[in-house]
Amino acid sequence: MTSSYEPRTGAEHLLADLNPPQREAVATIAGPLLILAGPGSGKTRVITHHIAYLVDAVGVAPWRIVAVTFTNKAAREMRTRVAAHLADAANDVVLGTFHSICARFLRTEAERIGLSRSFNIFDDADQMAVVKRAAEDSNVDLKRYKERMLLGSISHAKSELVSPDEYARNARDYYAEVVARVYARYDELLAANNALDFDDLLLRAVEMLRDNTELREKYQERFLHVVVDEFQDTNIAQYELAKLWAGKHRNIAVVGDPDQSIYSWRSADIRNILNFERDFPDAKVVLLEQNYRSTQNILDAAHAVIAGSRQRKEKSLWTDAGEGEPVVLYEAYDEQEEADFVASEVQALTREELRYSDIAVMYRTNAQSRALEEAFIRARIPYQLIGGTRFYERREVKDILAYMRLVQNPYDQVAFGRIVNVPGRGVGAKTLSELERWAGQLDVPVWNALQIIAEQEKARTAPVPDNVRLFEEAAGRRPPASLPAQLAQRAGKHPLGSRQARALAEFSRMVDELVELSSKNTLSTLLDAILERTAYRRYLFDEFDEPEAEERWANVGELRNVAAEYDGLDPSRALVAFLEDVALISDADTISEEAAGEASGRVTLITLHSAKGLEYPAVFMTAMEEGVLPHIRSFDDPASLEEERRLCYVGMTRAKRRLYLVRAFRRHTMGMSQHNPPSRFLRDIPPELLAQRQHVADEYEAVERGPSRMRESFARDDRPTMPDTALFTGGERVRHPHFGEGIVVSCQVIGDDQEVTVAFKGAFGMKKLMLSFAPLERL
DNA sequence: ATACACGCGCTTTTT
DNA sequence: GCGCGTGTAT
Repeated sequence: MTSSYEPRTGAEHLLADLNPPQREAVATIAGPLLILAGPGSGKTRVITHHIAYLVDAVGVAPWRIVAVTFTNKAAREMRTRVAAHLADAANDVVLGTFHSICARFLRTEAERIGLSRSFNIFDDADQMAVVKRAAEDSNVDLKRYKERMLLGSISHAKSELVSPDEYARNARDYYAEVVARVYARYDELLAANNALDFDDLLLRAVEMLRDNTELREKYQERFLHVVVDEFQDTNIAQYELAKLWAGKHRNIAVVGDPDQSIYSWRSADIRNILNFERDFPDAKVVLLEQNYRSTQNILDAAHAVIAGSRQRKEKSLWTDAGEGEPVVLYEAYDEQEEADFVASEVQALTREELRYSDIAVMYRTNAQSRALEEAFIRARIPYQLIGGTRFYERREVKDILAYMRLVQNPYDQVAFGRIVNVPGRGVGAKTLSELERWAGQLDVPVWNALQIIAEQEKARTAPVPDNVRLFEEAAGRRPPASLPAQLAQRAGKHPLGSRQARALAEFSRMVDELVELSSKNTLSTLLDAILERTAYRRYLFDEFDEPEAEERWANVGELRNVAAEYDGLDPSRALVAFLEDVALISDADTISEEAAGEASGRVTLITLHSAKGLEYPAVFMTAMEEGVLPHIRSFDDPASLEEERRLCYVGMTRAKRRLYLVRAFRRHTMGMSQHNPPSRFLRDIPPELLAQRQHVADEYEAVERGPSRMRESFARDDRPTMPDTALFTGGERVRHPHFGEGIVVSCQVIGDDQEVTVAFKGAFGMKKLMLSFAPLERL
């Protein structure tokens, strides 16, 4: 039993500088363990010490520990910090993201599930292309069912380990039936592409361990300890995986904070952490409540917000850092003035105590960054925008990657479709669909059809090069009839025009040559060959104007730098490794490292979601308004509202010393100007914690107060007193800034509030809106 | 096959 | 208010 281990001498330092609960968490070495770690409570420290303690003090072999995180960045940091204690032994700990660990596992065991080792990993854009095709194949109207939504449903199903069959069996409504059909076809297409999507990495790993006793027992025997970070963000598949890993020894330590669960829309299931004790009744629970990040005022304000949440495990953060400054509440006129306030306050802060890199401005939606950027440019404040178009999502980067993907796996139709006509080769949609139809007729993958065409073209234009024929005959052999050559004879003439056929044959030959070249050359050589063979630079400068083309070319150069890092590897492994890393490493990793790094000397502009896990001496949270935070899309769902609350909590707890909560009286969104009441979360913060700077709000009201009774009631900052007769009657035409035009169905008084039901044009359907928050405009 | 115009529909995005 | 995808004109 693991519990019989005695700490070795010399490892005491791993416990020495920890507070009592931290120490308990680190030194609990047997059985299930739930560590509820508040923000800034030294969570990573506890995990790394725990791992080091297992190895150093308990004598566990490092390769028998699996520690899993959500981001590569977190994994890297953890590896580094474990290495600080264990030196080289740290490299033997199985440490990585769920996805990377699974990818590696599947790569090794791929043959068991009839998968080629060279499978490609499809990212979001690839998945969209596949789901689109799947919907078309299933006769699903993409106008009516958006592929984004279909993919979301499929992804969610996979995250909950629901197979296409099971999904079809449980389909209770028409939409579910549609999804079931698309889901089934989608999986077929992935298989045909020799590809897995992100969800598959988890799903297939679970399936493989579940279905294969021998394999399961092998890994269960091996994994003496399982550690899961950010447990509140795990989905069903991930939790299942962790349980499978820990199935024999039951040493499973999970670390997380339900209050910081903000990714339910990505299938994270907060119940995993809330119900852990039900799944493991003998679990030891440790609360980390001492905070080493923020002042007490900030903690109290944040606690006041999160206390309004239902789905939580009570914990209350404290610090011995002292009260600190009050939280500042500022009410601006509009988003411009809001941004100007932030800019001028940033100037003031940096004059006294802080550097630009100490400051972050946070917002709910990316679109909000615009006004802030403009203000920062006006004020000449250097800033760094996190998010936006990511490096690996840039067109030029995706193009080159598609070439590399095709070299690794020519059956990858998504990659093929992306670059077969980039740069332009005169192969359009018509030609492609003809090609696909013909491939279907022959019942071969598109790639093979292409090879057949290449063979036929070769035979027509240059029938078997003499040198090859003579060489083979001299050696006493018949020239080998390759599969495409044989097929080419049987297939019959392809249906394409000669120009198209020649272009495709040329393309196919190029890929063949690149495949050949890649087998004995470095990655950067391969990449150079691709650039050269496609004249990609010229293509960029033809396609785009000077500065943009330069920038895109620079991105290609950057990609080459990344590829060159794999040059030391054996050519047979370099491409696989590179593509896998690229697929699994979001550049949020690299970018936020730069941005959070003090060297940047810039203010950080960042969404609340991306800010999780980061900390800054000064934090501005903007648009603290109903409709933005909480976001309007969460209004009709209590669970989503809870998540918005947690998001607010996450934002507030990023602040170390200074926290600003800013709202605007009026805000321009999507071309419309609207008034948003202050966020309900502001109301939860006790006034004594706040330094209010709202001298302006009342004046705005007076100015804005118009003839409409609606506007009058919206303009009130406190809970609006609604007239006790309904403000709208059925049949009135109204406009909502987000949902657009609609017709009032009904309006009823509910206590101090009114609920209006509106049928909106288009896909949104009927909506019930609380009138106190709904910015409806009569038409 | 490509070039532009029009209209539609809009959170968040660890892998 | 803007980007993207579809549709039509060259």
